[in-house]
Amino acid sequence: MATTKDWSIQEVARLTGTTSRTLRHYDGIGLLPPSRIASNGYRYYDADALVRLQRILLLRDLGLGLPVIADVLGDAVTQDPGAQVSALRTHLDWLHTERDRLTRQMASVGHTITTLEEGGRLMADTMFDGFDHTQYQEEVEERWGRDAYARSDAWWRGMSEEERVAWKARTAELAADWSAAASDGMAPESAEAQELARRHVEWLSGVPGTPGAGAAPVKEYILGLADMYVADPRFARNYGGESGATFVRDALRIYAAHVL
Amino acid sequence: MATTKDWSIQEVARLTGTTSRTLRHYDGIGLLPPSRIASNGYRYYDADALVRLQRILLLRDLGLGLPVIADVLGDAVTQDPGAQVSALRTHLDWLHTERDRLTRQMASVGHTITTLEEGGRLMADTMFDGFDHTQYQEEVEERWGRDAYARSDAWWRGMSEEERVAWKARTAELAADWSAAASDGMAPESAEAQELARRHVEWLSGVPGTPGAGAAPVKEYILGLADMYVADPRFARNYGGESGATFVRDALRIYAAHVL
DNA sequence: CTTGACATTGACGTTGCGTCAACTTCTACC
DNA sequence: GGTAGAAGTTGACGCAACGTCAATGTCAAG
Repeated sequence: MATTKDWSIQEVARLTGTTSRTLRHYDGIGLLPPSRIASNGYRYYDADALVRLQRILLLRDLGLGLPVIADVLGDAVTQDPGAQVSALRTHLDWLHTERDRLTRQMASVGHTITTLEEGGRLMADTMFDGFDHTQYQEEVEERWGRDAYARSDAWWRGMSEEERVAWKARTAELAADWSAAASDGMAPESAEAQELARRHVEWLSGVPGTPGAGAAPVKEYILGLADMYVADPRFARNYGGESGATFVRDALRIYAAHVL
Repeated sequence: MATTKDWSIQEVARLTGTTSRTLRHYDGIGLLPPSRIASNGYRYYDADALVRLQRILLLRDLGLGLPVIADVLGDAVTQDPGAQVSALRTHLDWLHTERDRLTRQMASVGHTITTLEEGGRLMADTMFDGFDHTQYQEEVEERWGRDAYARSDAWWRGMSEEERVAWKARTAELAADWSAAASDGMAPESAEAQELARRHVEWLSGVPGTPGAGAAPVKEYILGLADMYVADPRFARNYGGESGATFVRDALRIYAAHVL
């Protein structure tokens, strides 16, 4: 007597706005088995299956993963309402962190865009360089005057290809030595670290546009850079991440205090 | 004379905070080929490669995909700064829409949580149902009094399993007919659509707790529901998505105006 | 010469299906 | 009853960006 009508896979797909492939997938992973399988292998779904499908689609729209959905929906018998709420709470937390991450990324992208635009064509091949100190154009200009950047850029452009390769290699070598020292657990006040700091200052002095270029760079300049190494991931990555950059900063601070 | 020093894959990995697997992957997809491959097949990277890697990692941190990065970074020769900016702008737009999506999802999840909590245990097996009108507990209670929900819930719980299956099937059948009619492009004022509207009202009258249950449901109740079908995706899905729900709403409006 | 650290190339797993491909079955018309 | 066309079936690959074995070859050091 009960009108146990059921529907073919395509009908269900149209009804719920999904596709037959999705339904077969849900069957494949055991999330939603059809209520009946005809002798020819065709899948048919009854009202109960439709109910379950509605729940699945709702949770999916909320952003939950299929394994989680299978978990909270249970084996069609384990209906625990508390589990649903706690799962949704966990999911809400995850959404929060994800959105925060996107927000931070948007800020970074926006900042990078303005930097690229302000620097314009000049920055084109030095930005992102990771080796050329002109990376920090903004900060340098703010503190040391606008022409400092232009001078260093001219210096870079005046070099031959061979000179540039050599300079890059020297720069990378210095960074590599810093990274190695940091990951070795070396102390910032140790003789080796201080020798690295000396090389670092020497390296900086080789860049025109650097305050005090040719002679000893200005103390405040060094300290400012040291802080930037830690604060800006673009630099930090050069020295083995934030921990490495912190090591560099500490070593440079000690060196500056004693020598400069 | 040029100190063309280079580094092994592991050294580069430690230097830049990635893994050797990543570097091999970048080689595999042609994004960052090593500058030198020894006779034994070992990969070595020079300063230029490190520069390129820095750029890659920076863009990756900004959330760009590897194909996009390969595109804007070019074939190590095609250095177009304008392409970088426009790519970043496109990416920024994408980040915007993504964040908006997450925000909306968070609102939905939050709403669902409070609904589940308020309904508590009672809602457990009717919520998400997609067929039981007690879905719209909140709205129903607001407009028609708190006991309306309790009455319909009691009615549901009083049914035998067999009765429930039959009820669900009948409900699903109605929804299926609506969906089919909508996707057939039927006119809301057509006789067939109006017959569906009649069945719909009849179906609603079978639920105790419905205003005017047993007799003809109240006109405003029907119109309110019709609007909800369109506004709330949980209902819309039952009638073949938003377009289907709109069809249902229009047909019900016409029916209510003429008959009720 | 052996050991241990580090290198190599496959190849599978992840998320949620889309998208062929090859084949069978149902429905309808003549 | 035959046949076309719609609709069903089961594989299996593809995507993004690597992580993670697995099996094996090399290099530096004792």
